[in-house]
Amino acid sequence: MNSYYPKKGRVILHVDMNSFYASVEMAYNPSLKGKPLAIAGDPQERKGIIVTCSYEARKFGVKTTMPLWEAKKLCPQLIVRKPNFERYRSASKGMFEILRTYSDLVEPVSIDEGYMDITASYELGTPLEIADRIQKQIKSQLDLPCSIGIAPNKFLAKTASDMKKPMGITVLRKRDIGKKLWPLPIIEMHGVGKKTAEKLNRIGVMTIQDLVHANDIQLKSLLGINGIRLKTRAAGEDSRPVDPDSIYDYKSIGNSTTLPKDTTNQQELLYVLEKLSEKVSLRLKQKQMLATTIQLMIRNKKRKTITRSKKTENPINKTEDIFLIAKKLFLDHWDGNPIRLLGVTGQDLVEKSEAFQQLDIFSFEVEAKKEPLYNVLSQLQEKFGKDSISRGVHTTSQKPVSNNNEDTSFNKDFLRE
DNA sequence: TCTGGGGTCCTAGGACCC
DNA sequence: TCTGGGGTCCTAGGACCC
Repeated sequence: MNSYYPKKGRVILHVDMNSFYASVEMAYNPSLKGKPLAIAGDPQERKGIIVTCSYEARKFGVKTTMPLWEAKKLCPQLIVRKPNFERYRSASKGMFEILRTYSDLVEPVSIDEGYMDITASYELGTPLEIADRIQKQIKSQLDLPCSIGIAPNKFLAKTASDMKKPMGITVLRKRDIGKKLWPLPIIEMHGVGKKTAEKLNRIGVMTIQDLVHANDIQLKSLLGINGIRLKTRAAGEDSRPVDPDSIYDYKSIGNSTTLPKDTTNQQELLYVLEKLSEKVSLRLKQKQMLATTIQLMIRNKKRKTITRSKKTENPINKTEDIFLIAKKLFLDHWDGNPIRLLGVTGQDLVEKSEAFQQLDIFSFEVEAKKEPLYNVLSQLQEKFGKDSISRGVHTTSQKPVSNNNEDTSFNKDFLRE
């Protein structure tokens, strides 16, 4: 019945929403359909850049990250809307709910795209049939277009979903890569940006095929471990699993803001820093996480950005604790020149449940300080078991409980599609 | 009126320890 | 006496992605 499926090997889908924010606005207000539409921030607040735009706007040369004034020059009739993140999060939630009816193995990678492993979903039809049904269902239920890539691994699926937009479905088999993947210029490859492309060009790598044949030693010295990885992917190899739980592995949580005007006013800057600390604190608490490093980011007039960070004594998530460190970093490192942007980030996050254990040991040790060593050891053993002394206490990793908060309705706060 | 805000991963140097 | 080499932690910056 399923001769379509390889005996071994996986079937991976990459579902990519087309011009997501613009499409969501069109679904809300159908009179916008077929028109050049851009989602952009307020130029008055110096946030006037294109976040997403419709395909009609792209025809005029309007592109993501382009300043609004430039976009309007290219397309005077451009319709502009401010981003409405609650709408996008809710649409995203609906989209992933649909995906999860086809497989449990759904891994969101951003607000508008995700991988699915449908290797075990063969009862639902061929991969092409499944992709087609998903695409039609997202269109009919949410009125949103998407493109889907079908391939034996993540890299090829991602590449495939990019090949036909909007509303495309593309199969990229291993045996197709010589014709479909390798002729592409190296800059087209996912994971290769401008800098990497320039470096590769300099050693004569112009296409993805050239990368496949490039010398390992040379790649390693040019790009480090990433060079080898890129080459492997270019050859069509990618063993990364689809991991539905990866969205719970938070590495950092930060907030930053471009100030309405460059400023040197210390009072004002400290106020902004406190507000940022407050936001970071709120988001850490919502996710039941604590930070063990606080990072400050400062961007100046010329857009030169510096970061300064400090490891905390204990895991923290209270506004005051975060602000205190951010403030010290700021006062220690600010050169007094006008500032364009400030940011505060909590890094090296630990789960609250785990952090409590750590804190528990810590306070216990403080209490036990005056006692003879053998006493402390035996008490620790009593408390945590024999192995705890030499190996340290380990708790099983526990995923944060999801609550009904807006912020966690979609698990990471992606701002842009 | 130039150019947002959210992330991840990697590298590299210095401190420190063994 | 004059110098190894591995490993980890901390910090800063860069490349890339959406």
